Amino acid sequence: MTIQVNQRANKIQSNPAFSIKVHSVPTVKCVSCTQKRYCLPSTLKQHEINPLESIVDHTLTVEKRESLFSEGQPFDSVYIIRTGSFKTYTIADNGVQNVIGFHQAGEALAMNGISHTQHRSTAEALERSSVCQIPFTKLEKLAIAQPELQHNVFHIMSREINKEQAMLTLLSSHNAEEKVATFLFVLSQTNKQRHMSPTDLYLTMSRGDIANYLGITVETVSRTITRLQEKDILHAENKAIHIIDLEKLKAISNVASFTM
Amino acid sequence: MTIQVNQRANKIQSNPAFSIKVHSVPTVKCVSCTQKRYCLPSTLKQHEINPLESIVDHTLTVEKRESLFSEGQPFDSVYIIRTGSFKTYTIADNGVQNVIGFHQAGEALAMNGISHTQHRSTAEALERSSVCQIPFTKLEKLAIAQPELQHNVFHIMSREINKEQAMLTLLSSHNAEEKVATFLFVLSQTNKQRHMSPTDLYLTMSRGDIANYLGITVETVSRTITRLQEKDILHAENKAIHIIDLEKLKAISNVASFTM
DNA sequence: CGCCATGTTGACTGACGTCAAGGAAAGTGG
DNA sequence: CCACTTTCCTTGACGTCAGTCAACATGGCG
Repeated sequence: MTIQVNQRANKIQSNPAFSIKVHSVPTVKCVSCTQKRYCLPSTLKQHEINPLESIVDHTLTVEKRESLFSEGQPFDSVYIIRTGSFKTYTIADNGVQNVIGFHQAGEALAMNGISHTQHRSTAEALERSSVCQIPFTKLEKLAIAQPELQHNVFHIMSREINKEQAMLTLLSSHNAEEKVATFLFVLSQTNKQRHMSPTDLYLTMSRGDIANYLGITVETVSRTITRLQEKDILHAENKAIHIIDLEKLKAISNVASFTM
Repeated sequence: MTIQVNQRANKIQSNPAFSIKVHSVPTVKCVSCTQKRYCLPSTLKQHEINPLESIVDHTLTVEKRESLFSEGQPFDSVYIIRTGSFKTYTIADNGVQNVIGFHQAGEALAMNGISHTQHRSTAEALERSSVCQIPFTKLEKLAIAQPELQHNVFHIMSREINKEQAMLTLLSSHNAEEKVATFLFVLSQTNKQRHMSPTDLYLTMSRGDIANYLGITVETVSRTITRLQEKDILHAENKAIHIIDLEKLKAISNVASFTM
């Protein structure tokens, strides 16, 4: 069993599923990138990937707590996460942060800026992360020349719309336990898709961020996780979550729309 | 003052802002369509619009309570609302309906189906409505030939992502009064953009739909509207809402992200 | 005209928020 | 590497906003 751990997993000795990994950031070509099939090149042929690579900057890394881009900054590029994870948020008039989403390797960032000249949210790294930067006007030009690439961009944007619609449903019609269970179950499925353990999760975000995202308070998140532990559904040790009974978790979350 | 009323406004005599309108559905060409500037042709030149028109079916009308498309049906087209309004929803495993959004004239439908072979939601007309149907593969082909059209499709999809992200914020961090106030304020802004009265709204959707959408109960919606009346912020007569104090409404809703 | 879906209001309840305290982890500087 | 500070997390006690249940009013539709 090969487990890729790209999350911030240093200092976790208690759980053998998490290995220590030093972040080196070589210039990874699309062809050899592990995210290839979730990313823009997904259905492209080799000769189509080359021109794409030439417009992509593969060298960007973002330190933990650093922002890749901020709300209000001029929009010119979209990004794909190669390793690591991000949260995106907006700041309300009263200064309160609103977490819009968490984003794992392979996911696109800044797609919401296309319809504006400015970024509509801030993307902050939850751990040391590496991203590919794609100047959007260049991408548009290339997408004209490559129908398949155009299709993939549409595809990725549509996927984002679906993801958010599923989230709308979760927020509007579920109680705290269902929200937390769904959050963890989706994370588990995301890991599974990426050939990582679906039962051993490492939460790169704080309880506060989770609470904000799910529209509940930190205290409720904490209490809910404790309750899920008492029901022997999972075991939580700080940011490391071990899911004992995935089926029960799924049953509580009652997700249909999240099976993307 | 010219007020265009494309909502279901029959039988409302009590409020002079709503005039009776018979729905005739001629084949409206894009060039003369009132939604042109919100729609795919927005930035296109005349000679670019013609080929677009040739792939669009302008003749579709949908009766109240009828579905334009349903969750699970094969996806092949996207739609733009020409007149009328829709709600989109999904059905959960337990059979419960989850309202994802309300859609007015000029807005696109089915963008979430692009990343799947099937529609991901059901679109039900809230009143007699007319739509333009655009076969998606044809649109993709045309978008390759017309860079400006491609750009507009990206733009429309991005706008949808923004709309949903604003909704996520509303659902996760606001109480019932803020939710209802925001809902009404956004509707007011939407009307204003379309050169309709920002103070006289006609709600084409039921209280139940609003409640479902906002993640609260019908009773709470009802009570909240009553409270807003007591505060002299608006006057409600069934589905007709007259906003007395738009500034106060805006203050309660505290929306920043909804100013699209 | 009568029926059924929709909307309003009231009384009561409970899930989650708020406030508060204490402990654990992580960041900081010597 | 160790003290110190700060941030994060957990737990408890209590309050409250919105949900639930119920009754009744209203209006659209056959």
